[in-house]
Amino acid sequence: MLTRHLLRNRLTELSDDERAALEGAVAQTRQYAAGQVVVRQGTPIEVSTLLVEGMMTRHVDAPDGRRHLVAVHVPGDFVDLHAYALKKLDHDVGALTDVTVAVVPHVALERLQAADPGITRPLWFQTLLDAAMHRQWIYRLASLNAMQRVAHFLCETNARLLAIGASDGEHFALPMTQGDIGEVCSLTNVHVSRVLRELRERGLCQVRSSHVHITDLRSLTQMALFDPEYLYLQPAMARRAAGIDEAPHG
Amino acid sequence: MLTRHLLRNRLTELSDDERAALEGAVAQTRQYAAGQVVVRQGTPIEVSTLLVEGMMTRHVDAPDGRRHLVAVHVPGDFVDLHAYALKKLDHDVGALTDVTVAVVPHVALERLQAADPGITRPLWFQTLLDAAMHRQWIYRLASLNAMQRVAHFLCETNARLLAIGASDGEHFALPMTQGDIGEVCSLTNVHVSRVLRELRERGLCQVRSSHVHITDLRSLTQMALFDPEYLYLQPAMARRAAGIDEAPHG
DNA sequence: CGCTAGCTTGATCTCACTCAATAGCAGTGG
DNA sequence: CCACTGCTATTGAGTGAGATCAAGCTAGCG
Repeated sequence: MLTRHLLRNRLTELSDDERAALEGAVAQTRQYAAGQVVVRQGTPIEVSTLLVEGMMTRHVDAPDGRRHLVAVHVPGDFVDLHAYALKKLDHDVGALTDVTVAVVPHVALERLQAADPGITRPLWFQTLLDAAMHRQWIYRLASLNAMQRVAHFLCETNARLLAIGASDGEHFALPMTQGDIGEVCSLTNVHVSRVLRELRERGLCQVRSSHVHITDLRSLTQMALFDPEYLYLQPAMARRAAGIDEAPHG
Repeated sequence: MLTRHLLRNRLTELSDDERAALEGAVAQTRQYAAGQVVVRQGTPIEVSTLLVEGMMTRHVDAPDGRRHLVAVHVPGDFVDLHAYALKKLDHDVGALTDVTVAVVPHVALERLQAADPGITRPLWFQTLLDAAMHRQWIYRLASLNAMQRVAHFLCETNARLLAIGASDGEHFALPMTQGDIGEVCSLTNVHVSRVLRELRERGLCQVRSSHVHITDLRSLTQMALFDPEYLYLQPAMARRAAGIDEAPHG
């Protein structure tokens, strides 16, 4: 089911009916290769993209040729749902890995809304989650040092993957180069390398060739001043994401 | 009219009927003194706040006691409309100056939506504008140096005030201390002071005691790499905001 | 095998921070 | 009226986190 990861384990979830309805709004699935730009900034768009498999990015192209990531997306994210209301985007959307996406035409969303106005709320919620993550990225850049930033990003990614079952709370795949991580945290690849070594030496986590192993989630969370509140996860999931309740009972 | 500045001069606007309907959803107006915290992070909320007069902030309280602004709001902004869908906020909302706000209960918004589903779109749009500004704040912190950041913020504020008629394109009131500007741009008050001197000496703009005078908008815009696209302004307004068309004809 | 992309490590540099001192100005109270 | 307090702005000197530059290393791949 293409929408199986959408709004999973969040405070606002989709009912089975809503999920089915949304599924029916999918026009087609599509594949993109790693590195491809899927939506170019400023282009008028009439469809939105639900990420089914792989990872995608949203990034601003700076005039000096450098780019900067403003969001990283995991399966279940409605990557450019905001285009439904905005009609064009203020940034690019790209494939970080080879990806599978579901294409949802805006006219289909309109029909859906007309048929069931209640569907609007969870979709709106989804775009607001994005905004909440943006705010946390601002905080990360403004208030944390290099090691905290990287740690915070790893905690966030772990939490989001946890919610869709793509992390067990300690291990997850992260198909990003150190340069990519640098574009998220506004650091050079050189410095990311040093930071990752330090994190390894401190016994907090190991990041190697597209795979992350968090060895001490509790400490990593504290060091990064990470609080998953802004992800609006269900309480049990939020506790696991913060390393408070790693082995949930019941 | 309390909602007169809401979505003014944007690509998505409110119809007269919608504006009137929204006006009817206002339960009361309220005043807050400068410095007051209006909404505390995490508190369940059942109303949203439309800023009528003055300026407000949204900021994250860091554990070390420092705070960091993630948004500055001007009249016409629906400051915490996102609480309508999120139900609680991941940040604080505060009054930067003495402010007048209109309080809109969420139940009134629900009634409004039920009566006229079309109202949803512009409201959603408004929250997406916020997200677009967040993205630009990320870009600003990540890619610009101190002087560019301050200049970019001044350009943005000028553009937003222009849209509601609170700037003539060159002069506007900015009731922020240099420390406040520092919290926006992630700089110390000391460095903001130096940057403002430099901007003055370069003949780009003068910031003094709560008043900004932009003396060379075109150059300031270029220096800051500011592009108002992300504000989704109507074309004529966007040109003025970028200093391309300062004296509109016709 | 050689090529390229990614990672690592070292040396040096720089932008903005920190610390510190001074001045201006508003409000408050004697 | 002046003294005192607190907030804001300004300027200088020294410091440091992360950037930049440069060189070598590793691994996957045609």
